[in-house]
Amino acid sequence: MSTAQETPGGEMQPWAEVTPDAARRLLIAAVEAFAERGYHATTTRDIAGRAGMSPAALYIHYKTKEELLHRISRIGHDKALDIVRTAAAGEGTPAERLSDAVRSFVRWHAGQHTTARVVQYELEALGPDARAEIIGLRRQVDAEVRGIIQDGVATGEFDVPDVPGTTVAVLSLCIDVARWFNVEGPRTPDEVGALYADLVRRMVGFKE
Amino acid sequence: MSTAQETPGGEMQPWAEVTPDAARRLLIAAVEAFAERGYHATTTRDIAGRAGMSPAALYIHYKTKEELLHRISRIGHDKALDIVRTAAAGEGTPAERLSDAVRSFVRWHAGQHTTARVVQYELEALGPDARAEIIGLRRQVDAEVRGIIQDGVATGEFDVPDVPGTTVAVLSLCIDVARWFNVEGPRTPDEVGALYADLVRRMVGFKE
DNA sequence: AGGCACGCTAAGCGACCGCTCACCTTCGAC
DNA sequence: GTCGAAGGTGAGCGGTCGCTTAGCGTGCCT
Repeated sequence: MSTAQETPGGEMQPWAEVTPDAARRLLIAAVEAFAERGYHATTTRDIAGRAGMSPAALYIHYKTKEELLHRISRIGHDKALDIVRTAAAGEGTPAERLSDAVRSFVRWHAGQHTTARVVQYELEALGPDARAEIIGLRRQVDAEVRGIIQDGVATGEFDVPDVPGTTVAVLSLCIDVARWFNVEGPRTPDEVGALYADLVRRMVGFKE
Repeated sequence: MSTAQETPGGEMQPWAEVTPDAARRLLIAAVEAFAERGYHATTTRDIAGRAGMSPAALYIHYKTKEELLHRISRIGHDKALDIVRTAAAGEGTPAERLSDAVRSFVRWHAGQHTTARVVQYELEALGPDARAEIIGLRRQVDAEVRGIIQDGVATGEFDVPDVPGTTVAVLSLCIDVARWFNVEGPRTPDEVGALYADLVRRMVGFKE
């Protein structure tokens, strides 16, 4: 599902699907500005300035400031959904698939925490239609994770008294990484991913 | 530590310490508005209007809009710290104290989720000095929870390979309740508190 | 009764916001 | 060489923002 392109090294170019080049530069500038200051505190002049353009240039590629947020949110949620879908569709046991999902989901929220911050915490600034679309994507993410947990309960691997509640908690835990993760901090995204995969294994009552 | 007053029923009046009456009405209006729309999207006219006053009335009781946010954030963090301090200083085993702390912390974030949302997610709108003060309070909350977990590891009740990391995760989990909790939803604050206390017991490897 | 501190309002100031418009430059097609 | 489309700029419009100021009503002290 993801249209992001992979470099020879295997690393993702997050915004490669956005064209032309000027539109991508503006969008990247908007992500940085929204993540630092929040959507409402960011001015269109600031976005254009970061992209090295005049304020008016923004409106050649985007109809409004809100359209920028919508595009960012849409692409980010597509990516997040793609990550959990890939893990959920894997071939391992429920425990392995849940660990994979948490590890890669957390790694993305930590590594791309500027993007994730905008995607996860600026939802309310969207208009009703755009918000409804994004909420639909979130429900799909929720359904994927709940599916894995249910599978584990069915096989007896997991011990989960409250599947919907635990699903919400697991996702909440992963998403909130975007809020507190600090590049200057002591942990790499990989390390946080591993730690969280272990914590979630415990939450669902998985015994070796 | 908390200066909030208790009614005969035992319920807290969250803003009882704010006087005079007009200043409290303005502050409550600001909490609602900030929680709904965010700090930057809220206008001083909106706050005054919700409190049934003219726009200028706000500036009789508060120097700036930011001072309102600062007061809200300060009082809220004092309350949150008070909650975990009380639980941490209890007499039970580490497992009991951790469950108490999580249960009451989560209950507050769910029950007072409008306040908690402002307190936890609008920190970046504060100026450097105010932000530094609030971050200091957060570190104290973190230290209390880490202390309980360390106690449990010391007595052998808990199995926690990474104490600081687990502490961050536990607090992140609890705090994020303020973001997703919905009064119209199926769970009461008490139920979420009980669920989360159980999940955290699992995270620290506590066996009955 | 007089004076005055206090809480509040109506009006509005200067700044800055999202966004538009008239115009300019570049460049490939023919 | 000419021309049109595409992508960019400088200036600025209408509106709203945070905040201020001048003045009004009310109640307490003397």
